[in-house]
Amino acid sequence: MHLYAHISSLISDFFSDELKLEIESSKFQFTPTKKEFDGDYTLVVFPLVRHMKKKPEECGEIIGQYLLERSDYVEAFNVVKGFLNLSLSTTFWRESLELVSDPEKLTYPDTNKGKLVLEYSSPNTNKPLHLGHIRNILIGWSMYRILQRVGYEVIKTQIVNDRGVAICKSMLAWKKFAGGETPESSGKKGDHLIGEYYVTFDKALKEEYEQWQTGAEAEKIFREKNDGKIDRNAFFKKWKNEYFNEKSQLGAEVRQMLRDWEDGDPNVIALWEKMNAWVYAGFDETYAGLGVDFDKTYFESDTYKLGKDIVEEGLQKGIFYKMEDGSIWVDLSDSGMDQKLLLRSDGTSVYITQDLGTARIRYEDYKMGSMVYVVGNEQDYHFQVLFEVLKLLGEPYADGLLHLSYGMVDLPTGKMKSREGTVVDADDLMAEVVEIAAANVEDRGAMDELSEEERREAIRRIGMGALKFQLLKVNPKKRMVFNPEESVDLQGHTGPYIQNAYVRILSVLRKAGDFDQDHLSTQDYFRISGDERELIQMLLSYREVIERAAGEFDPAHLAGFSYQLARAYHRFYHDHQIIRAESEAARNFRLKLSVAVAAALEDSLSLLGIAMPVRM
RNA sequence: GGCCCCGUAGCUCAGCUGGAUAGAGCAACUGACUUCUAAUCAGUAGGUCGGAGGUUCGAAUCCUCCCGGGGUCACCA
Repeated sequence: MHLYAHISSLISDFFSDELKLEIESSKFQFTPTKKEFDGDYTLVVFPLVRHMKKKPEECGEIIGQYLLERSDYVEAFNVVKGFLNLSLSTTFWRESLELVSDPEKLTYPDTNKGKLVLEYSSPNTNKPLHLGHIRNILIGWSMYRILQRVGYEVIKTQIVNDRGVAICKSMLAWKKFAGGETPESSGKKGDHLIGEYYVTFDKALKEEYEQWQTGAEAEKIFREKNDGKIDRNAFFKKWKNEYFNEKSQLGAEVRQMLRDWEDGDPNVIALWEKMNAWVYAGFDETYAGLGVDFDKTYFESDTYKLGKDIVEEGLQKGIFYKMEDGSIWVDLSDSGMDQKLLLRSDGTSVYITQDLGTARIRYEDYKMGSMVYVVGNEQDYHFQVLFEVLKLLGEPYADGLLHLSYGMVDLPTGKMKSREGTVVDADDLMAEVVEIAAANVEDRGAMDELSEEERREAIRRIGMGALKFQLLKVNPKKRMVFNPEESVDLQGHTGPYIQNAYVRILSVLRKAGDFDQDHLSTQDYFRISGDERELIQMLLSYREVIERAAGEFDPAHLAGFSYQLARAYHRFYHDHQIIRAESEAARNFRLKLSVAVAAALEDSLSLLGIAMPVRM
């Protein structure tokens, strides 16, 4: 920021002129002055005390005096303990307002940080998207906007897990129990329909298992394998996987279907294609509702085979090793990790195999320098392993890999559990927030001048703004509690609160009549208030906020910024007349300031993927 | 059990690259709409920053240990 640079360079001059010392400018710490003290910006002098060999208070006085004499911006100063509080001149505030009024200054010059592949959705095709996916997708979308802003060429991708046991379960259940039900025949969304049959399968399996437990074979296994520490129920709960793999009729059918699929059986492939197509149509609808899209979709059914080739290649190079049973492993104990299976003994691929394939295909497609995966923190270890293996393989992008790991979303009642039916469905949730927004709009009448369509769009933006802000205001790394009731709150620390500040500004500008933003004279305005200075300070800090959000991969910084800016504006708006200001110069100053605030609010929310309503 | 993450007001979260008396929102209570949109503003109340040591002029922030919660260590994804 230019003020910090300006003051820093003066302080550097002070040290070299007066004390013949070269001090790194990173030693100069500035912060906006706390409300309870006089001043606008504060220099922390403690780190400099050592070099000056004087008491903190004296150092502050000396530097303050030096700055007062040399800078047109510094108008007064005071020292409290080791803090030098600087009060800045009207010249500074006026010039700063000009600076932040320049829309160019909100965006970045053409810096080019190269290509970055961003994977921010990785759905399974056996069930619809839920609240957890929404957090994933919103974080990813926001990071796309932010990374793009700071100069990356971002390629937005998703990886669709369209193969494997899970989808076969849905397929088998549909074949057995659906009676030919389709999205068209039932009016159900495709992904929801498939999800229902996934549940159907689970129920059928459970019944089969319970039935089997009453038989003689079950009794024998229980007696032989139980170590006597747990009761019968607990034993069979633990044994469920073995049952599915070794004894279950349904399990056998699913595995047969999986083999048929791998062998390319036309009937199975046709069913698979049909059902996946339903799911994709459903996903597309959900994505559209969230306002996100992808440059490229990868399917694991396309990439898993290449993964096998890569494992073979690593084996040839001697990076991996083969066990007697034919399975292939990598030893990562040098990096503090374990042995890790890369290919099963029967030659089929595991989860990580296809990730290897996907990574390389992406490089062939885009030659990116870096790749970011937005995936939940339950997979932290998986990505450590994946990245280490890619490094061992010498992949050219291996040093540019990042797992943007986000925490799980809990409900006030605890974890979401599909078995207990507590999973919050993405489509339901979106519909609900928009509905609540609509109900609130009806009480207000602020949208009377809008057409039916404009009104619907504004309501959608308010509802989705509430939902998105609620999820993005929390640091991605942290596990969070999501209260569905609070997500539709429109007051307080929410998206609509920020939208409201913006809409108020639009309203003021409408009523102000025509004016030329670039030629508003503010020269005669001298009594710039604390509220106004605070707003300008915030606007000056905006770029740092964006850079921090990009550097830390944390959109919550932008959420915090936009909220604080909106709050400061609401206060300013309440305490100051704009259109009927005390003077022409004051009116001009405040109009200009309002325009700049509106631009920053809109821009910061847009980096979160939230759009502004025109009225509310 | 090994490794990783988390613990701040009744609830949800900021603050964590060390800096002044730890901040917001919700919930509770009080006040402000004939004046640019009250989805707003102002105020009251609410804290052993999980605990104990240590480093420092200064610790919610850094280090060690302990307690509590979660995740992960599959020929699952």
